[in-house]
Amino acid sequence: MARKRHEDALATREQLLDAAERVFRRRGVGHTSLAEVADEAGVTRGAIYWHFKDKADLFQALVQRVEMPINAAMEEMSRASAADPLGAVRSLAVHALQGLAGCRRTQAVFDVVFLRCEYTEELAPVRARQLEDRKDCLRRCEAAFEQAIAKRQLPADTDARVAAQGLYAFVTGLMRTWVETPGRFDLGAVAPPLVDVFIAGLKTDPPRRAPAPRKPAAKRVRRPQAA
Amino acid sequence: MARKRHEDALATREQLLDAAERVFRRRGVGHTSLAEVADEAGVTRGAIYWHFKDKADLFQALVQRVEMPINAAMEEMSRASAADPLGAVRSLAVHALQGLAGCRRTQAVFDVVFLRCEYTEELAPVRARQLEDRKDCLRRCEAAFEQAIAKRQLPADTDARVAAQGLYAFVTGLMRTWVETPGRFDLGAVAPPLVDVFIAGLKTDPPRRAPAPRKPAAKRVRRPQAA
DNA sequence: TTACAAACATACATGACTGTATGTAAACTG
DNA sequence: CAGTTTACATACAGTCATGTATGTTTGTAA
Repeated sequence: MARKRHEDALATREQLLDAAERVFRRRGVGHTSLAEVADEAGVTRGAIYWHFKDKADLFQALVQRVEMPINAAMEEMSRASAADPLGAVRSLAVHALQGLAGCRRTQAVFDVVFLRCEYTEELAPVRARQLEDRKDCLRRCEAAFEQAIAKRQLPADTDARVAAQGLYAFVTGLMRTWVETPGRFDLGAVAPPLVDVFIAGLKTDPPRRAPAPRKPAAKRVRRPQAA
Repeated sequence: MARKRHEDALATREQLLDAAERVFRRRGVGHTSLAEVADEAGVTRGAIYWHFKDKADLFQALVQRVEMPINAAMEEMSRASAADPLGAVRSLAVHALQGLAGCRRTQAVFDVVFLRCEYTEELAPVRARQLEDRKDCLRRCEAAFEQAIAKRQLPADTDARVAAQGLYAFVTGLMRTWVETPGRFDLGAVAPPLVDVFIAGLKTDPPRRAPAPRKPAAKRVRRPQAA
């Protein structure tokens, strides 16, 4: 094939990512040869090796295509959490779930990420990035919960960290179970009430911080509340 | 090597499963060759092909080794749910989480199941079994929640099915996030309070069954949403 | 004691898949 | 308009995994 213009090359790149999405989903990342991806995209392996270093690089690019909107939503939460922290967290969780339910590409990528790939050494960079994203999300949620405590939206001795870990696990668990069997329930519909279950539970019976260890005759120290 | 007695052969089988657990965890199921498993077990591939049909069969046997305790716990819940359904569900969830936190073998298998394998065609039987287990768990939990409604432990219009799906997603989400980073938090310790958050939320603000539609054609508008 | 079959080990044929090296035609540059 | 670079296609070498076929040794039953 002949040389193309720059924009055509970018289109080829997108086609490769689209093709990889489909093939990875069908056959799994590890079981997919780059030849299959090339076939699906209507090119040869040469094109893949031109645009990407190897399969891991291709996969990473694939994931990054859908990460942006979620990160934007997290920024939004951090901004909105000054006024109504609990509402901001709720909004983020619901938005993330409905974003998955409503976007085909996100569904495909999450399907691959959750079910069709092995996190071994060759995908270490992808995995490291995921864990970094998770850490960031947990940090933000924990901060929001701390603000919620300060604003008396949550009990004073709520363990914000554990609460954040719980919410994260809940949301990602819903994502995974839904991706496993998309037909079984309407994620977009159940997301708001289910997130509300967790929020309501936090209000009435949250995980409590371990009380300050009371040694005999040691004075009790109140931890300063973050503002 | 020579022939062994029956019990020696069973021991070899267990060694193979142990070895597979370790190698699968390090390298991923798809990236592992049976030669590697054989090496790890100190035998040759011949032994593997004697005891198992192929890699998928080996993997399936590996998973089945840890399924028993969980299934037993589910039976137990169904039994106990007559007297205190909500307590039985809570107990099952906590028990499952602490069972993971406390058992090395379970941790290894869940690690492989969640992170080191691709659910493609060759693992279809394993996957089908998992989905069957999940369905069974959901059925039992839903039934327990129904009983909880009958006993006024939950509001009358609680949607038991959605509640069960939520709890299942929550528990498996916790399992997965913990397996991803076992050092980050103490699963055994946070399990009870976090499960209680969900239960408490169900009591005060559960997902409600859709009220009987007064007008037949009240159509929901679905908005396509990016991420 | 023989005969069979269990429980593996060994050897082989086959078929990918990967990475790279090289070819090539068109687009771009000066 | 000639040279250069881009954007691929093609060809090649080497490795590696799989499944099976076959060999080997030894419990065990008759």
